[in-house]
Amino acid sequence: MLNRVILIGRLAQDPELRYTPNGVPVATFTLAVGRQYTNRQGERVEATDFIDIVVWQKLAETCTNHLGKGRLVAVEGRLQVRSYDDSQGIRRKAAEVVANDVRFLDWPKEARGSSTGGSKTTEGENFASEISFNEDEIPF
Amino acid sequence: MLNRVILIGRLAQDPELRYTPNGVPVATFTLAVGRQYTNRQGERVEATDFIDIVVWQKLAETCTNHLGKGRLVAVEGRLQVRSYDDSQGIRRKAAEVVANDVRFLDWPKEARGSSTGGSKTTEGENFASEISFNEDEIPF
Amino acid sequence: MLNRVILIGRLAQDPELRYTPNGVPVATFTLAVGRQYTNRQGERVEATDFIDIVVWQKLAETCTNHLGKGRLVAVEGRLQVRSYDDSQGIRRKAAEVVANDVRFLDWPKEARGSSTGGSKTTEGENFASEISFNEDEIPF
Amino acid sequence: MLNRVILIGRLAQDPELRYTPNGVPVATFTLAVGRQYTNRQGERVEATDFIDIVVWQKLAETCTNHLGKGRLVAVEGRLQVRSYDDSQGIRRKAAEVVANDVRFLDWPKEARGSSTGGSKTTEGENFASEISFNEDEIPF
DNA sequence: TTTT
DNA sequence: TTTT
Repeated sequence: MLNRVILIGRLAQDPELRYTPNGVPVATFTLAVGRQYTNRQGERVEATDFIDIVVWQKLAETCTNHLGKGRLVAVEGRLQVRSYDDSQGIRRKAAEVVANDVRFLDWPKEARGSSTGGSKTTEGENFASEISFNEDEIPF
Repeated sequence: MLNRVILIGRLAQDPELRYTPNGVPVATFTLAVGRQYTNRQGERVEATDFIDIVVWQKLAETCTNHLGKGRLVAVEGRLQVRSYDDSQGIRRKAAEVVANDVRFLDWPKEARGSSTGGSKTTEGENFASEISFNEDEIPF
Repeated sequence: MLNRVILIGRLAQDPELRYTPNGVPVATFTLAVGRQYTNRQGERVEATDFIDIVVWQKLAETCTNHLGKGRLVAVEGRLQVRSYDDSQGIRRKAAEVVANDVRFLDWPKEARGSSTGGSKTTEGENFASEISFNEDEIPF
Repeated sequence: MLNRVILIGRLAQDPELRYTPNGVPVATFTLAVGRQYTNRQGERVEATDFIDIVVWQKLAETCTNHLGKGRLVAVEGRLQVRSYDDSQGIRRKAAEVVANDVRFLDWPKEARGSSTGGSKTTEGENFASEISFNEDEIPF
């Protein structure tokens, strides 16, 4: 009856934009969310959770146009767990955050004084490659 | 740098309690979280997300002792995505919410006027059966 | 850039519905949110925070029609701090949660087996009595 | 029974550190949280909410030592509404977020290429000046 | 009283 | 001013 996720992290790669058969834009990217904890031996450990994000409609296009790998964002959305069959026909479970809001928390690499930056070329496929999106996931 | 999940839903089955090799208690259960939306045809649709929850230490024991299938709770925690190999050796991704807080929002079935209720017998195994828990997941 | 509040508590009184000069419905009520802590002497203490809630438009009417004193709800919204002059001309600061979502977590008193219940008569005025609402507070 | 606030914004002034009679450190600062909305005339409007933050113990010292006016942070905590008598003996209501976590989201001004920066001199008093803090507010 |  |  309530399903709310708030994440702050950096894009692990550029957003990937596609369209449903009905022409609805969907963007996907993975967010790297850092975490620190103290382990059994009392040592300070850094870990990173990689969390898949799905963004729909106008926000999908805004994210694709203005965000890239490494950018810091706050994502607000809903956790969704899904079952699907992968390309080998194996049943898999996937979990993503369906975002209804993405806030940009830093400036693009260019503006931060980087040299090359923002190539917008995605190497490899992100988590969305084997999934057929359901428009009923749209969070509004 | 921030990873926060808040869920309200009902337990899909009784919590299952186990212990790590070091004797740390871990409870697991699946939460059924309802959701309504309007589909493309303008119809009101009810859907349910089933989200796996992991609870550690004293709270694990409290949940196991006081909660059962059908109970309404609010869960606060962190979203965690993990890779593991299942019993057929297939690499799988799992996602759970590691709870640091669980609030009981209704009264046990008995107190609500049910007849049998609260047998505490779990039929089958829940999502935790193939997973070896890492104590570093403990959220504090 | 992000302002998110999630509360679970019970209505301290029935919602009060009014309308802006433009005819936009606004409902207000106070939420009693329990909290436990251990004080300096190691004793377990119960405290309650009373938090003012503002609800706009259709949700305002839904809340007024279906909620009453004592009902358990989850409120999601935005924290808003406002300055205003009270009836004695003293400048005061007020804080409310402007809700964009209210979930009903229990059943009305009648359905719970109460005898009298749900009179819907509000004794006294709630916090909204001295405030002129600004439609720009509407959270969408 | 649940009281959770998550804010992202910039410090409106340097944190102010004080100590309770028992020597417990408390830091206070005001957070400027931006917000955009579209008004009745269809114009895009920028508004800022100024929200008071209270931080206790070790985190109070960390914030005071490492944060200053203008810094971007994520604050997680609990909304607290309090009554107190101001210096003229007028009963006032105050609302703050008692933070249990503060994440630093940008780098100090110096590291961002500013010239003077970080003077750490607070002009005027912040909201805490008339309040006597209650150690029972400590969020754990 | 206010931040970018 | 307050809810269970």
